[in-house]
Amino acid sequence: MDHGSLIKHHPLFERMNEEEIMKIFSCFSFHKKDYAKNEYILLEGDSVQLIGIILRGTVLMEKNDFYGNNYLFMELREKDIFAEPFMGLTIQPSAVNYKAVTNCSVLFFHYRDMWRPCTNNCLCHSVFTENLMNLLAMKSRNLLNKIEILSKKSLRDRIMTFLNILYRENQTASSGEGRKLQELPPNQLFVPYNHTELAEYLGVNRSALVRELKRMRDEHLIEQHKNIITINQQ
Amino acid sequence: MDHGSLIKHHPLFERMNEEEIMKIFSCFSFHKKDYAKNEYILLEGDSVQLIGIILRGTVLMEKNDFYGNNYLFMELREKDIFAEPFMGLTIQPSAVNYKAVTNCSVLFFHYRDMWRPCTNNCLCHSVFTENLMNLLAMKSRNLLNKIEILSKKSLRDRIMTFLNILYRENQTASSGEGRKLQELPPNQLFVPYNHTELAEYLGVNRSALVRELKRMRDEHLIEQHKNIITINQQ
DNA sequence: AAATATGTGTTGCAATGGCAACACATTATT
DNA sequence: AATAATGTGTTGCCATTGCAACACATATTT
Repeated sequence: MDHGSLIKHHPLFERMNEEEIMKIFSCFSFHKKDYAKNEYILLEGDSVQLIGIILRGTVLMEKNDFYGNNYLFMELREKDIFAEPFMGLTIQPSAVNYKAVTNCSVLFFHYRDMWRPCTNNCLCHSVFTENLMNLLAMKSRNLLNKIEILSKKSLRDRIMTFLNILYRENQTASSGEGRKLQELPPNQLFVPYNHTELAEYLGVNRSALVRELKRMRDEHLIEQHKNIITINQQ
Repeated sequence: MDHGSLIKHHPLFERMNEEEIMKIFSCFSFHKKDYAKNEYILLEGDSVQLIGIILRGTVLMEKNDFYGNNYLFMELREKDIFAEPFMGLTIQPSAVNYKAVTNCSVLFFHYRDMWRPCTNNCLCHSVFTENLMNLLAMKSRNLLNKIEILSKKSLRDRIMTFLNILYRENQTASSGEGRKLQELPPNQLFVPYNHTELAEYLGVNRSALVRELKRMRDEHLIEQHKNIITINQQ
């Protein structure tokens, strides 16, 4: 709700105090925009000059082919940035759509402003750049995770890889600064998708996914309770 | 062969003259290392502090699962950078292996040095940073391409998407500064893989790929001559 | 509260594509 | 030149999984 504090705690402004954030805001022409549910923020082919930061809501990175099939590439939530793969020296057309699936508030800034000599002479500029680069690296890791999943040929392997990645993320998250989230035993994983969404993310047929999950339950590999999957080690 | 000129023309040193490149070299502790064919440069789990620039040879980004299956994520060639998804504030273990598939020369630098205040007071520092970020964006786009391919359920769709991406890349490449490469008519695509490699990249079985390519030839969708695939529009 | 939309679980059917196995061609290595 | 290694093209088999269709449950909107 409170965008001010969300910005303050956004990874993009990490290791910057309020004063420095203010400075950065005067260096860059940030502007906020709201989007209604199901509105498109950016369409495939659009030229990209702005980087977006999600203050509120959920944005999908997706793409349609000419048969009308829809492919979900990534789900972006509060604090995520987007459109950054298409920035660069030459203005790149976006290869994907960004679509608001809930009502959204987005903060934009001009990528070009990053490289303009800073008139404010603020030292924090390089901290900001470093933060952005760290976010880019994180986004790349997320894309790699998706590739790892999609590389698996069998549905079960995809599920197991997905769970494995969830596990890995929980480990590093809880080792870092005290990220809340309901703390669960390490073999219990909170799945932030419903079945329909998960099937889409894993790139498989929904009914086939449900069928396979049932098989895995029958073989006592996993247990399912609502959004929590427990892995039974043997 | 001549590493000096390769460095000079590397996208990482774009818009920098020789003098500036020299300055950068004294800011950063670059060092060169050679690898033999089939040697591993970085293993899954290794902590990453260096970014690598390939001066010569080909490096695979790949991963093994515990059944011994091998998954090819990306092929990196001369001028590509690697290991950059795992850099950041917290030192990240690599999620993949980087393997030299030919004899390779690699130039490394410490990611941390990027953010140390520049003692040389060189203005080109920010140009260097910008160049690196552009490369990161490009790598992200490549990962997105791979995801787009792997998202397709049918083998034919994967092939068509792959060809489509090749087409797209040829378009933007030839519109830019005069990149040589043998100029081909737009519906003729040079495929930089053999069938075995292509199958691996598309995440499909090799014999199934060959079978499908044959079907597509029989239906006059495409023609194949060595590494050139011609798309027959109808 | 009614009506509509969205998600879940299940099943039969069909076909795509993985796998294994082979002969043959081409390329590297000695 | 001989040998080994790697890549190509082909085929039969059949498990996996996509698809369609359905009943039912749960959320959301009016």
